[in-house]
Amino acid sequence: MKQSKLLIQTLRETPRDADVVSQQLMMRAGMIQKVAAGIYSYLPLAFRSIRKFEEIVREELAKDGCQELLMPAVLPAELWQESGRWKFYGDELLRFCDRKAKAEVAERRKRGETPDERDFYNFCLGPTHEEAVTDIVRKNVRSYKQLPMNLFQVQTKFRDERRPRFGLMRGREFTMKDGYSFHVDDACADRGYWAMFNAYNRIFSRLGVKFRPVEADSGAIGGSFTHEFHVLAGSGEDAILSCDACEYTSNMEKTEAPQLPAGPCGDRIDLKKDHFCTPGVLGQVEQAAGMKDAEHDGMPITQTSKFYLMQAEFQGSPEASKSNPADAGQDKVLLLGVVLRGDHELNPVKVKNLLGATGLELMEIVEAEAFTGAKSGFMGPVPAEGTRFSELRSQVRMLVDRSLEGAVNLTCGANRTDYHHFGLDPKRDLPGCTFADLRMAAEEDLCTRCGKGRYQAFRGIEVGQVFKLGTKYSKSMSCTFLDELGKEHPMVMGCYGIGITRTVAAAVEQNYDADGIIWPWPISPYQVHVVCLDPGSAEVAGVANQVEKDLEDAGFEVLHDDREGLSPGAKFKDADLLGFPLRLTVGAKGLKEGMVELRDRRTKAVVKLRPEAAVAEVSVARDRIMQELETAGGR
RNA sequence: CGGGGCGUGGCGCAGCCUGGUAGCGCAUCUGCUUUGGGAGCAGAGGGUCGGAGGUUCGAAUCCUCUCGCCCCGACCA
Repeated sequence: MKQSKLLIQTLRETPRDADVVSQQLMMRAGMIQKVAAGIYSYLPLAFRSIRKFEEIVREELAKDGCQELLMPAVLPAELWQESGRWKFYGDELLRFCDRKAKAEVAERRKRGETPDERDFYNFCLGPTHEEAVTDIVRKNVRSYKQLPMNLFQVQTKFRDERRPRFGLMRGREFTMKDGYSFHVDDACADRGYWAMFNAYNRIFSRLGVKFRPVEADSGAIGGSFTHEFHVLAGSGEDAILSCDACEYTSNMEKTEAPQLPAGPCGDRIDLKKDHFCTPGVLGQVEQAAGMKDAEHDGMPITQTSKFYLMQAEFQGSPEASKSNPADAGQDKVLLLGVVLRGDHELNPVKVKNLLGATGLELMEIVEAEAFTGAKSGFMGPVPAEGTRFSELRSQVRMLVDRSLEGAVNLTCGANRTDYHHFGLDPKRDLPGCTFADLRMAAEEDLCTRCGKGRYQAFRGIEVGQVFKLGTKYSKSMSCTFLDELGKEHPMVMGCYGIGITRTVAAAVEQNYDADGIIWPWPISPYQVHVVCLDPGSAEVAGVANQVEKDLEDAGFEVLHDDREGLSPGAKFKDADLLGFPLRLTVGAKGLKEGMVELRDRRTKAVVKLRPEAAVAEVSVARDRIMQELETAGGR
């Protein structure tokens, strides 16, 4: 391919609204262009990378007998109503109505009514396709003999993100491989799950990036399990903790936190109210230092506690509504108090999962101050007399991190501004409280799985997820099969996603330097960049063309920079920016000695060679680069 | 959705406060000279200053509204 004919416009300056490296470099390299917030065109170079990654995905899935199909991007509301997600999926689901529904709205307006058009939305752009695929399978699969079955598609998805950002990594429109499996029972679904888990490991290994499969939070769907696949990159949105001794790797949202004892507290004492006068306190550290009395000149932070007032929201029939059946089905709010050791951080996901809540929010600070009667910094789990907290104490569900189970003599906010209690014994002083793992695990915490290693922290970009769905959709949508006895059962399902465009961006996010992108060989738009420095010279151009042809004949993908009138520096800068793994420079200077130069983009190492040796040398370089990828991939 | 910022040729920006014929760099086109890490000179094309309304003799500039985009936060199978 001649670069002079390629649709590409490199930019010397970074577009102002590009906020992450991958977006900056891909925009500067003329690979992507923004069309609207979170919506991009993939220009020819980027599209080549995307298609290459898709092919890797297809090849690996084919090995597991997965079948590719394509479902519509536009889906009818009825399907989503059937699963119940039409109501539960938020505004990320882009909904709209077709001409029929619009005509209906117009008709009603004519009749003097004032219909809300939103009530007439009857289609959406699919952000995921559980309903659509379940509909297909229930219509076409009846017998256990047809199972298991694994169907997937590579498709443009749309999620109307509140705040699209990070270029291709959190866009609204993106390409995703979404796969769904159907099984006769749990054991079969588990086998399907692990088959996909292994396939994903193969896929990301072939991609040539550093990645980790991590245990993730499976959200509100109980009993299911899930792994996310993360490309490791400093700019990643997710925090990952990985044990340095065993295989345990998990999203920090989920990582089990070891139970750490509170500080050496001595013999149990009574709760001494308003014991410490601690005015003008800022954080926990200052607070601990400021706790002084006759015996203490400050407290160890491990003996302090912190307290959060929260509101948990439930949809449908949560535990909170069980006592009052009249409330079942109604959205419900539960008041929550959470107690942690002073130096620990709250993990809201754990709290949510513990309660089965659909939402969790910190109480507004003003509201909390009115509720407890104390300023921020002095609130605690033991209510002060005469406050609303005191009145409603029995309705506040009290949760205590398990590190404080058995702890005594803790300090806590006194619910009186500028004062702290001393001598808190959660078990004694917080009747009805529940002990559980509620805190965020941290780097260097002892691994809960092997008890030997310590957690190491990484940043990751989530590019894939395997998820055991269970029967959520098959039950709500009656996707059933008949077993050997002719008995009907709902199919057990799994779903498996890979963000194609996000993965390509993540690969860039992990592989670049000050000069530009460094593409991993398997998804580089082209493999070899032949840079002709003197296209005006018939001799030099002739050699460059010959080298291009030789390499292409040998099966390499070549972009030939034959552009005239550019200085060598400009061409080199462009080549570095585009970042193909190998650059082959053909110039008058080198040809005087009969030589061209092969340069490795990543190492910048240069070898001189005769033009006739190009194919051989490029092959050697390719083998070396692929070798390096294999050792770099995975752990 | 809350807080903040920005909308001026394809890209990056100045001009706005203090109203008076829209500018710079990059890119593009032409010519000449250059050619191993973003060349030089000369010339050329390209902008309803996000949109609407208002104030004014006159608005990129002042006022009001609106749309879009970006950042921080919240949210995220």
